[in-house]
Amino acid sequence: MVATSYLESLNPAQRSAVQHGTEASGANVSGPLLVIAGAGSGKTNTLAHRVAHLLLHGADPGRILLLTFSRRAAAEMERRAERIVAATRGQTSVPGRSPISWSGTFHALGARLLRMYAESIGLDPGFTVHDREDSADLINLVRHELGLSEKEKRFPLKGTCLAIYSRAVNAAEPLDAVLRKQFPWCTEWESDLRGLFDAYVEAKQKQHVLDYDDLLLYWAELMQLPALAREISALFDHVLVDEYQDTNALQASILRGLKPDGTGLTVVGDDAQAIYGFRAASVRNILDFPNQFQPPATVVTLEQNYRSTGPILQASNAVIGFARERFTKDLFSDRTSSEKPALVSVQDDLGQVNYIVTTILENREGGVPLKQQAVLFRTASHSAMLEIELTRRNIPFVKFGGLKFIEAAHVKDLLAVLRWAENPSDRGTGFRVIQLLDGVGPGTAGKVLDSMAGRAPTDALALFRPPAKAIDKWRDLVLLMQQLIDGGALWPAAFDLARHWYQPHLEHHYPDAVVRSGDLEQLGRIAAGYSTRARFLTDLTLDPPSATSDESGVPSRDDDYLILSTIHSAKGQEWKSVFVLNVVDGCIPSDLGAGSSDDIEEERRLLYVAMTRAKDHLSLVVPHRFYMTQQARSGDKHLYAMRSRFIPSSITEHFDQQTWPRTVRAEHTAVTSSVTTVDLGARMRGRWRKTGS
DNA sequence: TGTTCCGTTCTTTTT
DNA sequence: GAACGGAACA
Repeated sequence: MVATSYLESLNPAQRSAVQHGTEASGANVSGPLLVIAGAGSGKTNTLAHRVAHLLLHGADPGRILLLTFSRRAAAEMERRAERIVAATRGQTSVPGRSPISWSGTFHALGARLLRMYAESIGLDPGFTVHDREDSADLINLVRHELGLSEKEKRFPLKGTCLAIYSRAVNAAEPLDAVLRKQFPWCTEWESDLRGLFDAYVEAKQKQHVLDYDDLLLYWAELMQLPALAREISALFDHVLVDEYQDTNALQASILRGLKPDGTGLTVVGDDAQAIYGFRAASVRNILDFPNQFQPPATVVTLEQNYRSTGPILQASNAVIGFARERFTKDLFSDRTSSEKPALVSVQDDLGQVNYIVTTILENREGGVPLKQQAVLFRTASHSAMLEIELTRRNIPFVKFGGLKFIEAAHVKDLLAVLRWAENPSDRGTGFRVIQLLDGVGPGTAGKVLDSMAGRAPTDALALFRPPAKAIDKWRDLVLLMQQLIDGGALWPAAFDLARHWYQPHLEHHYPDAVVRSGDLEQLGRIAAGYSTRARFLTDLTLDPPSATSDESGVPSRDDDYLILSTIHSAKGQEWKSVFVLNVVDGCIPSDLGAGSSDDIEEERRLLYVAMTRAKDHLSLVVPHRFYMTQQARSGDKHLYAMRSRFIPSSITEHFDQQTWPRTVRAEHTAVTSSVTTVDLGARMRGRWRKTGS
């Protein structure tokens, strides 16, 4: 008999999601289940309870597949499920290692399955994984080889080529349709693109390299082979998928392959929070899920929000209420409050920064630690000015989203050495490594790589005669590669060898080598946590540390620090107090994303996601002018901005409209440019405010 | 062959 | 401002 006390903390809808398929028989077989979980409705908690519930009813933890959006989400889910299981069984200590071994992102688990089954499908099990940038570089190489870069009319750049390829793969759509819908300005290149992609695929295969898309594509193809599909499906009794609204057609086809009749399949998501359309995620996945099966999947909807106060929720509902298509639910909350979310008008982007810093410090004085406060924005660069001010005022912060640590050039350099040693047939990484040497450019690098064909890699390197200028450095490189490839240098000692070799190149290439060294130290600490080079490299590409590299004063864990995050990276999180930057047209919606009406709808959901992160306090900041410094041609100028179209006057009643500062500050942006407009009124008022605050 | 400099184009969100 | 491609120079 299983104790079920843990069910008592759940509301009826949550409970039915948790118990689905286990009530009658207690057997671990259940039909497909879709949980529509509104923002803050206890989604993670419910999923964790369901996992715990299955385990307590005898499910084998080794046969549960838990697909989440990030490594972090997977870890959190496991931790919670284990705690519930342990508490129910009356154990006081939780076992250190999770017994749920199959949990993580589609991409990470795809990589693992593909290594297991590599040989059955003619794949080298030692394949390495290319990140976005590597993939773009490889496609660029192919692009040059095919002579596409010399066309009279400019051929799409590498990033665009990869985006088109990726879209076609992930959306499982033919190239011409993708071009027509998403990249209309590239339609004229269709046949050239076809040739490019064909050669790109061939290059990847020759070099034993998979890109992100391949991890899904090969997995999906694997599920099309009846014998292997049966074998893989039989590994799992239960498949649970979180954030299902942000999966794409390819991922849906993987699930269909795993559980064709939906038995043991649970998906959880919220169509109102679908924000990954740019990655070919489709809201259709979640909408079409129930009727994929016969009989249709059970649908449970969680509508009670436990996170936000009533006024915050009402304002959020008003924003999403304008969505073109609305399917599901109206969220409600029992959390009463008299405080409406603030809609704060500030004069310009400088005023925005001052407002935020001032309010954050006031909140902290009022007892809300920095860690319970977050500043969210559409685009990583929107926080630049704020970061400068925070640094100046010694307010610690950590930023999520935007350029990652792992993407910094020096980190990529060092990783390239290790990855080249791991997979010497990967021309892209070799190309990068060789050109680090002074006096060696693309021409020489190409020759080196050509000389490696059909030979043991280190032999070929030793035989190669480099240009005179590079002889010494070349010898060092050969020595290093011999140690890394043939010498059996142990991990993580091999990391230090590579690090040591790289040091002079670091100093030669970057004037700020000292600062960059710090990043490499950090990389070394991460490396030390892994048992093999291969695992280190794969994990780093698939689950890179999500905070940005700029951690000048890396706050230690127990320090208090403010969170800065792109809205995308804020998914699934919550804070007591949330600020949203630049709630103006052009930022939200981004004028880049404002192409089609689908794009606009996604931008609307983005604002909704940002707003629903707040528990107690929410401020949307609307700066009315931007000071543009980048306009090389006409000199600096101001741009005027309008409040985001997602907050029309008809719903401003849900907000407390404020202007800030209430008494204007004295200091004013210097009038340097002829196009600057001077707000005399502000200056008059500003005389009465003390400076430097 | 490698390096540097200049004009042109694009500029988001992430596994 | 970065990334790209072409052109001029070492």
